[in-house]
Amino acid sequence: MSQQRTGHEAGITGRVGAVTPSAVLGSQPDFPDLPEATVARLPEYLRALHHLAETGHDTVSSEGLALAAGVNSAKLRKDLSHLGSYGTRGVGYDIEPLVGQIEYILGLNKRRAVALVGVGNLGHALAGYAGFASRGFRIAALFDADLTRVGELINGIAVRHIGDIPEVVKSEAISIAVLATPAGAAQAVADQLVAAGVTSILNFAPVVLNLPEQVDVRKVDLAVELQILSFHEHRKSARGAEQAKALARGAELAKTVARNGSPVAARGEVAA
Amino acid sequence: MSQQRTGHEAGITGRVGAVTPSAVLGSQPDFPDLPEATVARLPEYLRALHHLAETGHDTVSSEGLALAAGVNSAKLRKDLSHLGSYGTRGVGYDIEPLVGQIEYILGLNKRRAVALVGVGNLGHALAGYAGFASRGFRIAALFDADLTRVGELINGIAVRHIGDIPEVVKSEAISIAVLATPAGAAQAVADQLVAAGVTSILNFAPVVLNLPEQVDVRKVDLAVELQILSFHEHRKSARGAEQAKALARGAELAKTVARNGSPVAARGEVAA
DNA sequence: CGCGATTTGTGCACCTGTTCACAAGCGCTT
DNA sequence: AAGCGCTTGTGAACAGGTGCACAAATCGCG
Ligand SMILES: NC(=O)c1ccc[n+]([C@@H]2O[C@H](COP(=O)([O-])OP(=O)(O)OC[C@H]3O[C@@H](n4cnc5c(N)ncnc54)[C@H](O)[C@@H]3O)[C@@H](O)[C@H]2O)c1
Ligand SMILES: NC(=O)c1ccc[n+]([C@@H]2O[C@H](COP(=O)([O-])OP(=O)(O)OC[C@H]3O[C@@H](n4cnc5c(N)ncnc54)[C@H](O)[C@@H]3O)[C@@H](O)[C@H]2O)c1
Repeated sequence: MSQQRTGHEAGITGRVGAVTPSAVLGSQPDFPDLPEATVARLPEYLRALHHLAETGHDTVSSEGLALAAGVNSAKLRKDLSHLGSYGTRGVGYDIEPLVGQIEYILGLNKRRAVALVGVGNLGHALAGYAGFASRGFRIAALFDADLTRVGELINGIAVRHIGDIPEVVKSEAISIAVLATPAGAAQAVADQLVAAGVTSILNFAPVVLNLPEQVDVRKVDLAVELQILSFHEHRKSARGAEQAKALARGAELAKTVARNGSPVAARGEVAA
Repeated sequence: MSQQRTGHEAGITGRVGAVTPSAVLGSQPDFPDLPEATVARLPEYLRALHHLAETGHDTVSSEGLALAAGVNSAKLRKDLSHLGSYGTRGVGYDIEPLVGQIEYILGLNKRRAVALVGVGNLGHALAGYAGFASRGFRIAALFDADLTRVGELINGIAVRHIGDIPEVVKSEAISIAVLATPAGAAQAVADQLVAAGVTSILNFAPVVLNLPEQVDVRKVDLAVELQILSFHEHRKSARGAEQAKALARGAELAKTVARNGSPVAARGEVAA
């Protein structure tokens, strides 16, 4: 249970990017072939590294970084080994160059412009989110279909009408968009975004978007997350109910922790 | 690219719950041993099924449901086969009983009570989110540390002080909490929640929570999602630069579409 | 009542990702 | 300069998940 589940990649197949140029340009490290699972963890490593740097460290062991990032150290070492060698045996990793390398790999050298479409309940919160800016992104445009909202200033940036998407996406060189419209509008809006040149979409609407192959879509669905938790709750309570019958002693605790030794579905019960 | 990435399970190991009782009691289906990857997809199937039911279908083929859920049909069939047999060869799946079974498995029989802690920018939006209620959950309590916020009514429910957590969690039998406090407060709040009896947490704060083994934690981090997209953007542009040199023609488009077999397909519609 | 069309359920081969465990490498100390 | 303790980097075994391809089952129709 406790290896933290950060939502990612149920099982995306294949490595990312088949055709590596393999030409080393300038002093920039090459663009390696990263396993998708590794890519999904790099942002977490990056966050942990920034935190460590801020708290005065300039070196960290795989064990320490793994702890901070919520993974085990073997996995972390293997992940980092894909980026090239930034560690020193007997010592650990130099934080600064490692941060630089991860940021480079993630394409965060340059602050990326992001468009946010649908400035409602959720969109409003996202538009005001500071972590956006502090982690490599710049909200370059806000869009909504509701004319009464157009013109409104949020965090210093004006809401524009979705009709302006093509123009603004081009002028601001936006390639990533965040979609926070109602589900019913999401597909149409996504189509407009893609037509305007957007190639990556973070979708908060609970629908599966149907888009061209080359467009990257990630989906965040709060209800899905809760339902997964609910499943485990259901399981836990089933397990708990049985154990209550079988034993009142704590001797079994070890087994419970040991994982997997779980039986019987007690139907009715739900909460602990 | 186009198999939609719903955020989940980088690589959680092990099946969920090993020893299945195999005793079938009453008419209720058994509690099967589900692969974690399957669990993570069930909510998406459920959403798609509800949508289908609402649009008048009462049967759907694996192909149709797979399309609506953004997976391929073989995977879908295998997933559903874990739940028992709810399909008829030559016909498809009966939507109604299948919905019932998935809801049962996910523990959504009974509407689960959820607590939300941190009623700020994001928390406010979440508290007002309708999809919460419509997908099996009930916001049973809102908490904040800020006394000026305590007492405020959001969506008909009053914000309470975090000091009330133990009392309310017990009285409302809350086992799931959503954490939307600043990162700095998250660990402390999580500890309080767990002490009060919460056993599942959905964490929006960008920190790794350190909690007892038996507590389930899922994390949603907007910046992480964007950074993953950024990686792919970086990739695409690197590749694009290379391809631009190699070809300027669109002959490649065919290849792009050919991938995955699914030729663009009808937009909104799902089954024939 | 049997036949063909259709679609499920699954065995199997493949592949990605995880974990173990240890040799290689580094720096410090003596 | 050699020894020692520590930590990385990685080969190899393992686990889990995916997708193909097909046999089994069901339906509708003639
Ligand atoms: N609020 C949440 O906490 C939350 C959580 C998870 C998911 N979601 C999802 O995010 C989406 C937005 O939720 P919300 O609560 O902010 O809804 P909302 O109704 O408050 O906001 C939707 C906004 O989108 C705008 N809009 C509608 N059609 C549009 C179009 N065609 N083009 C551009 N903008 C358009 C509306 O004017 C409105 O401002 C929904 O799909 C919802 O399911 C919301
Ligand atoms: N706003 C977003 O779109 C967004 C997106 C992703 C992640 N997040 C994360 O979600 C969290 C909340 O973001 P926000 O923008 O709503 O911040 P916010 O500052 O607007 O809200 C935080 C709320 O938590 C309350 N709080 C502070 N300490 C508390 C404590 N000890 N116990 C209970 N409540 C406490 C504050 O009073 C405030 O109401 C942050 O960790 C942020 O990084 C926010």
